[in-house]
Amino acid sequence: MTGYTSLDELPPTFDPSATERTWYDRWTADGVFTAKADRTPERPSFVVLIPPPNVTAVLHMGHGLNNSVQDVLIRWRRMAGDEVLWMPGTDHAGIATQNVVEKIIAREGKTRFDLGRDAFVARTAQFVEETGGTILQQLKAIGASADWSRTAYTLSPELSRAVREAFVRLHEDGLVYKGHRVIHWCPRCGTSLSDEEAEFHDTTGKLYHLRYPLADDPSRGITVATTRPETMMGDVAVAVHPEDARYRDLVGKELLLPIANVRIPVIADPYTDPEFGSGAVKITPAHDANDFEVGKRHKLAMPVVIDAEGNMGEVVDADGRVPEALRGLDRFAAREAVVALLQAAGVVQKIDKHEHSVRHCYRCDTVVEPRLSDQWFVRMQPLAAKALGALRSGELRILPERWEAVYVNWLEGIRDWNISRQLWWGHRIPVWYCDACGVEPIVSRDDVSSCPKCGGAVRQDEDVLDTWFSSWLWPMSTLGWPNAESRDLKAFYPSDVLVTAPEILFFWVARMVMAGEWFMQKSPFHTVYLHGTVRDMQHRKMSKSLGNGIDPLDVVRDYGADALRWTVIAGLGVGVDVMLDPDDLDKSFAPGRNFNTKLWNIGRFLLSRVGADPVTPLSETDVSRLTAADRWILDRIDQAVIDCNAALGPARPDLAAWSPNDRLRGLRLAEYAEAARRFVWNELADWYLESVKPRLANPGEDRETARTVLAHSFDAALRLLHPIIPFITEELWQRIPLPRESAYCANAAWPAVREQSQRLAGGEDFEVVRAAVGALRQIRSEYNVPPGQMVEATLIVPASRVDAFGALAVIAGVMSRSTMTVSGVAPTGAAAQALLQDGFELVVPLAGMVDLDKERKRLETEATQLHTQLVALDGRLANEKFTAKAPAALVESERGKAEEWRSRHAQLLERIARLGA
RNA sequence: GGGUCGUUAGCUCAGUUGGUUAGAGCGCCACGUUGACAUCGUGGAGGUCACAAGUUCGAGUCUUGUACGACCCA
Repeated sequence: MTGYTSLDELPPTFDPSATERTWYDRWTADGVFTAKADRTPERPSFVVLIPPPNVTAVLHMGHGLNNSVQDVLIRWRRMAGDEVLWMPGTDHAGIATQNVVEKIIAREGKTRFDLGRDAFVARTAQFVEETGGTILQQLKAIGASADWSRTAYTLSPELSRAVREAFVRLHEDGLVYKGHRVIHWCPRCGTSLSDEEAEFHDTTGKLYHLRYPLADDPSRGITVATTRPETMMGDVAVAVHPEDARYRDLVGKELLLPIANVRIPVIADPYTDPEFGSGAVKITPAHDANDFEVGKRHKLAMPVVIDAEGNMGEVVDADGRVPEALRGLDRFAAREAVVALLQAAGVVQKIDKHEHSVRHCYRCDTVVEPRLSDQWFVRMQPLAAKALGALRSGELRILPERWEAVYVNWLEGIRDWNISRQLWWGHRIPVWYCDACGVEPIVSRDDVSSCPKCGGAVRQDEDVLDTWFSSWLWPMSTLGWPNAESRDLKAFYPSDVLVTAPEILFFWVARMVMAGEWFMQKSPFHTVYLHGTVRDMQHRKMSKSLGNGIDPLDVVRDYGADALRWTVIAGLGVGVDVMLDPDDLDKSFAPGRNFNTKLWNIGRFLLSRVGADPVTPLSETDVSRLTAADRWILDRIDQAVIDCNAALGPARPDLAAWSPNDRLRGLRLAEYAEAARRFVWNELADWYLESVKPRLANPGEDRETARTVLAHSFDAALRLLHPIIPFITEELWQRIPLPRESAYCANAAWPAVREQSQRLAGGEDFEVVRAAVGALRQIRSEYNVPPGQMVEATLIVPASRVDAFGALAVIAGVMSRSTMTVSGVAPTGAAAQALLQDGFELVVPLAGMVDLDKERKRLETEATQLHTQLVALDGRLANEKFTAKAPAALVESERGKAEEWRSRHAQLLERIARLGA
């Protein structure tokens, strides 16, 4: 495993396809992802529940992002020592799956009615069996470390039992009831929808102004404004505002409804807005939710004139209202036809362009038809109160915070949830009816075969439940609820972080909180992390219809899963959208690809220099042998771990609720990625690795020390990076010749910061090296010294430290292609010079090359800038209001800063003077 | 129509309870390939923090208004 001794044995570039599959299979075979329910109580669990994708879904970039985030958190906590469970699974997607199968059988020239319910459901189940769950296999390709042994499915017997339990219990609690009202109906899907499933789209329509004449005096009339003239045949009244003087004398009189030729009353109702249109509104109770409320208040008839397919007809209580010629006509065609008839009758006064929002089916985008029907509802107010309580008590937080306001706003204005769907694919409503004795509907956990009252035949409710009625139980049902004795439920409920997109905050997230609070008296998670949306370069959401999507599997094939993951995670501000170019994958995934190549090269070089021989662990190394560079990189490891931890955590609230202090902290994945990247690239590779090259060339104690520190540093870097880029880190980590406490990087311990007592002084001397090298490179660049040319330089150090800096100056020389000597006093004569920190200076004679004027100008510019700042700072310090009101510590540090600047400024002036001499 | 939020470098974004030289990545410019890495290295340019007024010793940060934009709801 560690037999790599020369560069030749590690290929020059990382080949993801050669290794990803191997590591994934080994991790699964060894049960690295499997959660153990028998964890000890002192070992915390960390649970993430996958937002179950549709069972028919295929992976897109939204999934790629969502699951990369989850996997980063899961892998981080696994390494941090929690008992980790990432629960995977799918939902049965009632409408979507039924649509797919209906399309398939349509190709055979059949409808679901030709097959019949049982055969259709069997056919759909078979379809799911054969093709479903593809997406879960695809998730493995991006490295998702979910516990596949627990894979769940909303329509499985176990989860179906949970659905029945929830329905029956809520019915017992008085929260499930059957209602008769206007709901959203999708004529294409043939089912009702919840408020959330009927999305608003801004639409340009027309506002038709129609004059309805008085029945007994056609010379008078009322003009009503409507966007949907075709519904007029279902009109039963015209409403005006009770306060509206214009119409007061007409209230109680009757109008003659054109075309239908029926008499309808003028009524007064405060629902009417006197400012809108003519101030009079036609009332169509069966085809508008607001009109339905008006109709109920005034006890009006409710004729239904549009059928389930969206065609005109005398459907219910509408005899004689719809002319023969219009019957069977689609509602949009009917609109044109009705307007033509009305125009012929001279009823149309004007037609205005009108911008308004129209509800569309979220599954098929068909315009929703409001329709009067019987449906099962969940009374939401008591549940919403619980969900609000969870947020307000701090049991639950939502990141980014701004979504908390949206959550509260929705819950405070909540309306009852229509859970009936007129579909065949889903959980059939557990309600039975006896037609013989007319007993109350029988709501039952178990199937009912005969009427408990009269013993006669019963029939089950034809409808199925909204898919979200099973999804909202996901945090419980996947763990074994309603079985209170379930080991998983005891060990892993509640979960920790829910990672999802804001689009399903209401559909799913808020409802899960309700269910958790209602059935388990506990929020199902303490954190909701809402990430952004994947968009293209024009900031458009990626979608199939726009053809601007990116297939994550293409990315995995071309650049590797790690490149995909790094790109989306490193670019992921909290709640910020991710922009990718579907037309230029090379460019889009360059950050991930470039970083992985760099990491591979760092590893290739570092491992080759460390060699295959076992390395003495740092803990067994005599610290007195550690050089300033060693001490420095060990300090940098600590800082990197601190930064990563601060960006990621805390993993959970300290107590039952979030403290105001912690509430907004953590889950800053881009910051975590950047902290880890900076460490391995800008510190370990750019500085430590460069500085250590000479030490590795000569066998001996110092070489061993350098090997130890190199191996230790790289080990820490790989562990920090592993949650983001699991494959390449595993591949490299396996080759580090250190003793191992775990079989994989995937389950190695997350790096710990050293105790204060273990920290070593001396690392800061290496900062002088960095500053000297930087200054020399700058001078080189400024004087256009050819990169290859050696230069002479003197590092001026405090007199007492001349000896201590001998070796460091050599290193600095190697890193800057210079011959760097150390001196306690500044040499005289023409030279480029730079003031470093704390009295250190760099002097570069550059024989014959130094342009004194240029050098003077450089120093003068620096002195002037410093002077300007110093004057401002002195002004502030001289301001009594500042010194009196600002915190003492601040004033103190400002004074210190002023002194520092003053002495630096004096030094600069001195150097300038020396140049002039 | 109601609500929430945003506007900081060419792009995408950080910026803690106000503390004074506003950061990162990518991109851009110059130079550099016998060097682990050109998917790279070194150096550099680039910001009136949307606009206006106010509070304060001090404002990217707080208040009010304006403009533009996004999202949620009706």
